[in-house]
Amino acid sequence: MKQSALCPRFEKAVSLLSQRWTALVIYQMLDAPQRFGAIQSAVGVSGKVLSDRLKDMEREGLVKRDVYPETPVIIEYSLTDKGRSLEPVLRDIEQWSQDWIPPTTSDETDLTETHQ
Amino acid sequence: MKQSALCPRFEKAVSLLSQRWTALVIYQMLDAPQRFGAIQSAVGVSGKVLSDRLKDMEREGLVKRDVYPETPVIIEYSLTDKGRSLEPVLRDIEQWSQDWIPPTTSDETDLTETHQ
DNA sequence: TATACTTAGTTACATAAAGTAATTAATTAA
DNA sequence: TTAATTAATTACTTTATGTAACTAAGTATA
Repeated sequence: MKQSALCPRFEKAVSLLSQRWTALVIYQMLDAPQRFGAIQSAVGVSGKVLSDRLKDMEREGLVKRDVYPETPVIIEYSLTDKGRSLEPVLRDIEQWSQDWIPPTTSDETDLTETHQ
Repeated sequence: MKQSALCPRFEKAVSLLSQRWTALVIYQMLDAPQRFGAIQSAVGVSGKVLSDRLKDMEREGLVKRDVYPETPVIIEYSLTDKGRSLEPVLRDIEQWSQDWIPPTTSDETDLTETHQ
C-alpha cells in the first residue's frame, strides 16, 4: 500500500504545506523579508527546526537567503515569486480560521461568532 | 521559546491542515462519502494512520462517521459542513500545484507549463 | 585586555509521530 | 471447513520534532 490515485503535483503541494512550520514561516514572511531570529520569535519555532525548514524551503524555491556583508553580517530571508504565490492559500486558511475556529478566551476583541 | 505572535485561530487552522494526510483525506471526501478502505487506497495511507486521522478529524468536527447496520455492516465517513468548508482552501492548493509544481514524467497529458 | 552579548546557526540527546507488517473479530462466500 | 473482506488494532521500526547546550564571528562593556 503506497500508491495513491491523486495527482502527484497536488500531493507534492500538500506535502510542502503539511511540513510542520512551513505555512507559518511563509505567512510570517508575507509582511517583509526577515532575519532568522525575527522569524524564530514570531512563529515560536526552535532554531534547529527553523534552520532545517529554511533549507528545505530554499531547496524548493520558496525562499531566498541573502547575505549582506555589513558588519556584523546580516542574513535575510525572503519569499521568491513561488513562495509569495502561496499568499492566496494562506489568506483562505486565515479566513477559514476566523469563520470556523472558535476564539480562545484570550481573543477578547472578537465580536463575531464562528459557525457550528 | 514557545510563544508566537500569530493569531491562535490561524495557528490552529494551520496545525489541522499540516497534520500529515488530513488535507488529502478531506480532498478525497469532497467527491462523496466513503468507506475506510476506499479512502485508504485512494490516498495511499496506512490503516493505522488513517484510523488515527479519522478519529482526530471526527474530534475536530470535520468528519462524521456513520454506521449502516446492513449485513455486512457498512461504515461510511463523510464531511461535516465544517469539513466541506475547507473546499476553497483545497481548490486553491490544487490550482497552485498546477501553476507552480513541475509535472512529473508520468504526467504526460499536461500541455501547459509551470512558472519558474 | 578580559568578559559578556548577539546572531545564525549546529550538535547531542529525548520524545513524539508515522510507517510496516502481522493480527483480530465479525461476517460472508466457496 | 477454509478463505476472503472490512475496519480496525498491536508490536515494532524509522523518521521527525523538540530541548538545551554549544559554537564562531564579531561587538560592546568594564
